[in-house]
Amino acid sequence: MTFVPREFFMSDDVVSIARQLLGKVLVARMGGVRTSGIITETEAYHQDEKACHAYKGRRTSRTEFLFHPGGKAYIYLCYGIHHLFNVTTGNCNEAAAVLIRAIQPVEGLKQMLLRRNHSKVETKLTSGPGTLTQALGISVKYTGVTLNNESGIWIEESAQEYQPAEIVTSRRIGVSYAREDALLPWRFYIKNNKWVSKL
DNA sequence: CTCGCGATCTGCT
DNA sequence: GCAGATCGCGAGG
Repeated sequence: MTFVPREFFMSDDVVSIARQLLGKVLVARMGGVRTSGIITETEAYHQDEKACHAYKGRRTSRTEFLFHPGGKAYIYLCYGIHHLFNVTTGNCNEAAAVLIRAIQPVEGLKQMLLRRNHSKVETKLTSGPGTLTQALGISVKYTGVTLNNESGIWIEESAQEYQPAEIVTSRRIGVSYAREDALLPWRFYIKNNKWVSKL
């Protein structure tokens, strides 16, 4: 197990980072219990496009961490219910982040089932930005933390690297309010992997 | 202060 | 397939 180094998230190319995160492992250790999963689906967000909460550099208390250097958690509440987890990227005061939209469970299956109130492991368990955070015990109270051993949330190197041919690119989900920017091909997922929010 | 709405998910039909 | 849940954000007055 190797931590993804902080420098990985310092790149200004958030789209490339979103692609490269596929196959890496998101880990959450809460109260000594470890849960983790392979990242199977991501989306990139950047302040220069309308889907981003910090569009045009809009800086508020909620979006503050989007402007921070890469490698921190940006977590916000969606529809009053769902806690959506992003990793911040970049290093030059531009707001950008990668939304983790789905994972394939690896460790702590029992704990995930408990948190999700499910009885069997199926794709619904962690395929979706709101469901995976629930399974991992991630909530808005962790927003702003650095991804490392101390915070209890971090990302480890890939079990497997994915070639471009094994990655599907598409428009981002649920951002029609972003008008023309909703067309950007900034969503990525692993081809032929069932742990994806939707095809 | 008010108000409209969202980077979603679930249960019911 | 569709409506309801549920609440904080952020724009506007």
